[in-house]
Order: sequence, then structure tokens, then C-alpha cells
Amino acid sequence: MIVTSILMQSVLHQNFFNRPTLVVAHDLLGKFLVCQTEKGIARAMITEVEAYDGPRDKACHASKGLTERTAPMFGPAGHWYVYMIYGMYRMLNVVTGKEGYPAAVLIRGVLEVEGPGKLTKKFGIDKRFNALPAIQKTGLWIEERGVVIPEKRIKRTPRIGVEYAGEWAKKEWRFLYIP
DNA sequence: ACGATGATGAAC
DNA sequence: TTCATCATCGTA
Repeated sequence: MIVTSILMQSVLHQNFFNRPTLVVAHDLLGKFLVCQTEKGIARAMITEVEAYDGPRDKACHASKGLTERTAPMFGPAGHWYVYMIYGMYRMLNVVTGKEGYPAAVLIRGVLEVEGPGKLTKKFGIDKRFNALPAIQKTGLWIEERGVVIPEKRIKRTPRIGVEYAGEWAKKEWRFLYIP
């Protein structure tokens, strides 16, 4: 057998995303967001995420039902859900769970880039990726690169900026990597 | 603490 | 058609 690389590197498969949202959110820490343009390729380790889980979660856009905006969340796992907020920032989410069940994970931060609006600006991510697959090497995808984050380095907190969601705002569905 | 800035969903 | 709201961030 020929060893071609000592670095495990693979695009995350749909099966990774087709699991409970909280599990996917947790497991996304340490994975790499990869952005490829004509200028080149950029990789950054995911360090902060939030889970948005189902129609009952008042913080989840899908609690409003199936609309033009929320449609991607009702679609198959492993696809992007990108929307604009406050007129100037784009939020990058990846759809999780089985088709028909609306859920997604918001990617809030990568190494060296803290903040969901800042990371989409830095990587030039906008609505053209909305509803496109995150599981193929087509511009924007997520890779496993052999990084294992110890549980001790993972912190859980309530989600940011969803005070309007009442009891749902108290759930500790934000996961972050503490270096 | 506050304003920028525009898409969205719900009310009318 | 109008209106309040918003998974944010930089400046003060």
C-alpha cells in the first residue's frame, strides 16, 4: 500500500450533516471552511457555531414556516443557507437533518475571524451560495483536516442576538472553541 | 449607546 | 403598500 499523504483531508459528506443539528454543530468545531475563487483558495478552522433546530425553535427562521427565504432549511442537509441581516451582513449557515425538517448551523467564527458578519465579508460570501451544496468542491465547502478538538476546549453558551425567542434564547446551543 | 442599511414577513 | 423587525458591527 502506498501512503500518499500523512494529512487526512476530505470534503465532508452529506451523512455528516444529516444528523441532529446539535451534534453537527458540536462536530463542526475544528473542521475547515474552504473558499475557492479565481484568486486562490483560503482555508480557516471553524471555531464558533450556533444550532437552529426545527419549527418549534422560536429563534430559528423556520419557526415562521416555509417561505421563500427559509426554503433552503427545509431542503436536504449539506446545503448552504445564506441570508442578509441588518441590511449589510450575510449569515452563513449549513443545513442539517433530514429533508423536510428545517434546521441549520450558523457558522459564527473561524480562526482569526470572530463574528458571522465579518467572516462572510472577509471571504466574499453572499447569496449566490444560497441553497447550493456545501459538500462538493464548488466554490465553498467544508473539509475535515485531521484536527481533533478536546472536549475541554469546547464551551457552550446561549445563542447571541436572539433575546426575542423567549425560552428558546436560553438554550445553550452556541458552541465555541477556546484555544 | 447608537446608527447604518435593505430584505423579510405580517398587517392593512 | 406600508411597517416593524432583524442570528451584526464599527464608532462613540
